[in-house]
Amino acid sequence: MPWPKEHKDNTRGKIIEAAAAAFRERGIAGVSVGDVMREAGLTHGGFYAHFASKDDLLAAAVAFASSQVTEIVDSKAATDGPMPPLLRAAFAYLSTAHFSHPEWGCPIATLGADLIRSGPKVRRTFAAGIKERLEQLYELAPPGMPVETRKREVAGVLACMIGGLILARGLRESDGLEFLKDCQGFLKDALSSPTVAKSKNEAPVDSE
Amino acid sequence: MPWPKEHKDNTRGKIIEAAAAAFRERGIAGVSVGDVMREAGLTHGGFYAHFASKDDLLAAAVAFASSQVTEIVDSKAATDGPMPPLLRAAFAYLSTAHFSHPEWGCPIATLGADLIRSGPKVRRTFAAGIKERLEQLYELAPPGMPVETRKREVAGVLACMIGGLILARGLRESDGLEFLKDCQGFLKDALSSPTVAKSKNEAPVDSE
DNA sequence: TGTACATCAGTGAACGCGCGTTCACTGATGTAC
DNA sequence: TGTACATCAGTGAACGCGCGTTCACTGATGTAC
Repeated sequence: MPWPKEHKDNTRGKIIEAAAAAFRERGIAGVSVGDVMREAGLTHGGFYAHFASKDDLLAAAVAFASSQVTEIVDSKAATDGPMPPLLRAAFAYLSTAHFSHPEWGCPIATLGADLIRSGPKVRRTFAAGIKERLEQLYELAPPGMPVETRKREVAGVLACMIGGLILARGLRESDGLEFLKDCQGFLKDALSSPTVAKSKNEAPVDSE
Repeated sequence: MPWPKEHKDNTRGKIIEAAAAAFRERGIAGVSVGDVMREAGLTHGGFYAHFASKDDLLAAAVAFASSQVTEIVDSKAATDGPMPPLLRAAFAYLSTAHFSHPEWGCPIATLGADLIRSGPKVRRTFAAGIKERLEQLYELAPPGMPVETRKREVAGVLACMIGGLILARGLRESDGLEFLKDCQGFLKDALSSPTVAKSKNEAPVDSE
């Protein structure tokens, strides 16, 4: 084998890293295969030696970005502080750093809606990324809670994180930062609420 | 004037309506000017007699979609029921009907991330749409609450609505519907929580 | 140690194709006489 | 009432352009002798 065996894997990794940042910053349609290869320090012709299609790269980039966010959230939740871990994770997610750096951040917030409209492979990767995040938050939630309540709390907190970040970015600078703070405050109130006797009756999905 | 004066306005309206549905269903990049005109019953050449550019149409379509959602949310919140109006609005938003019909639904959830990356005119329209929704929910929130708490609650509820819908759609059919129900349950618990003495200390935006 | 060689990662030109946009035109309409 | 006309909403062919993808090639590398 004329080339060191890790060499191609390293190149593939560099392409995925460049793509993950570019897609999150400029969107799927805003990034061409040529852009990604240039940002990875390569020429666009070599792309198809590594990936079958742009969609194939997208799936790999989303998986990479998801695991990147998992690591960051875990490290933030692990730090000491007065807040419970789940709240610490949510506060780190709804931070100014995350607000101003979509290219390092959560792919659900930057690409979510477009991923839903993508092909089966990308959709599966995206759904796996969501489940990965839900499971992560579930582990961070207070263990004493009944399973159903805990699941509901995790769902609501993640929804608030994703929606909060998108809305804050949509509101731009000062309004956006204020909105982030409001979402943090809402979650703090919601999670520290002493209603341990949460409503037992199932909430109906429809509300005609 | 050789044509009835409302005629051109009507045509413009039909184009905006077709665009608003198409963009929400298939995304900005997934819809061409020709597609929109065909779906409006016209040929693509006439487009530039009505709009300066595709971006110009996008701004109009987003404004239209926003006001459409405002109407639906208002009508759902106005119906009678045991739940408070804000919660009724959120439950209607997190419904199976909305889940399965992005083309009639909220443009923040379907186009949000792409609108943030769009030009200044589209961005302004998008920010205005978010503020419109926030003000609407503010009016539906319990009036007795302190202003700051009410603002925070509205921010958190809207974030949970947007994020909840995106995540549910990302999870696909059965998992998605279960997730919607969990978000509804979370909001019900959060809003009915008797912690009227909400935390007064400002929540910090960063959490190093 | 040095040289010839086979391998294959990466290059760069080229290909169709669909897009946003332009423009000369057509033909339906209300108005003037 | 009927006809000629000016207006302009809508048509459809055409334009560049950038995109995803292909492919013949180049040249850096580890191996064999």
